Amino acid sequence: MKIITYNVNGIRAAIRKDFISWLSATNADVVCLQEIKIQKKDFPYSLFEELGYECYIYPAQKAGYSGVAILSKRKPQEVVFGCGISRYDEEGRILRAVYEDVTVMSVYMPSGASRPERQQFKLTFLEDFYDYIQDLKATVPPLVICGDYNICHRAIDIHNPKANANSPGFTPTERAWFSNFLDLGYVDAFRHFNKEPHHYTWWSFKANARARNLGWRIDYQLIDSALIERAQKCVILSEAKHSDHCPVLSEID
DNA sequence: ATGGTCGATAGTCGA
Repeated sequence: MKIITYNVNGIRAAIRKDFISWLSATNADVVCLQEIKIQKKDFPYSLFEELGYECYIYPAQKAGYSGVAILSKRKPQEVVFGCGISRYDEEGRILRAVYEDVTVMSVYMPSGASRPERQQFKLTFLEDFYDYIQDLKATVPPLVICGDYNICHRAIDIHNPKANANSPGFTPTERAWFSNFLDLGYVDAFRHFNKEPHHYTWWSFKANARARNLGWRIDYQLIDSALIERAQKCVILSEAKHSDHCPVLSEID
């Protein structure tokens, strides 16, 4: 099973950049999207259904903001929208598809970069998400937690660790949270296969950052350690340029 | 150099 996670920064903008033909060529079975920035009534279901995908959409209440989706060629046993905590669910951040042998989650974690109140919101989200996954883990098939975590875990995951030592997304608190979260029993799939630096999934639009590869690795597939031996690969698809993020692809037998 | 660039929207806001 091929799984892709991709923060598309507006699904309509991505489609204008030939996202559909790119997606078709990937042959992905399950696609987790973040920042779809579209309401259900405007979602172009038929473009994806023609490729064989069922579309599960969980928009934010506020138009043009946030929102996650899962596209699936495999019929899930169940799809669960949100986590039950309204301050997160109204922002369209958490969605999961449950299959016989695996649960695939699409998560868009808050960014704290815009202002201090949002960083505090993010830190609270992280604590709540930890508890949520700890509880969920006991009740569903092993999870692949895909999404935009808005956190660089280690110095190797960011182009300039010293200058960003206290930047939202790379604070010691967030990095420690990430380590603790993995200790629940998850493996950073990309890092499992690739120990090399300079692999990022997001670049600022400013200062020609992408062309210079001045990026951050903030998009992940965290795979339950009980599943990791079934993982065949996990790669960053940095050639895909429909967004300020790029996709991450894993393949699980 | 105290900026810069996007997307969705119609407010500027959020990233």
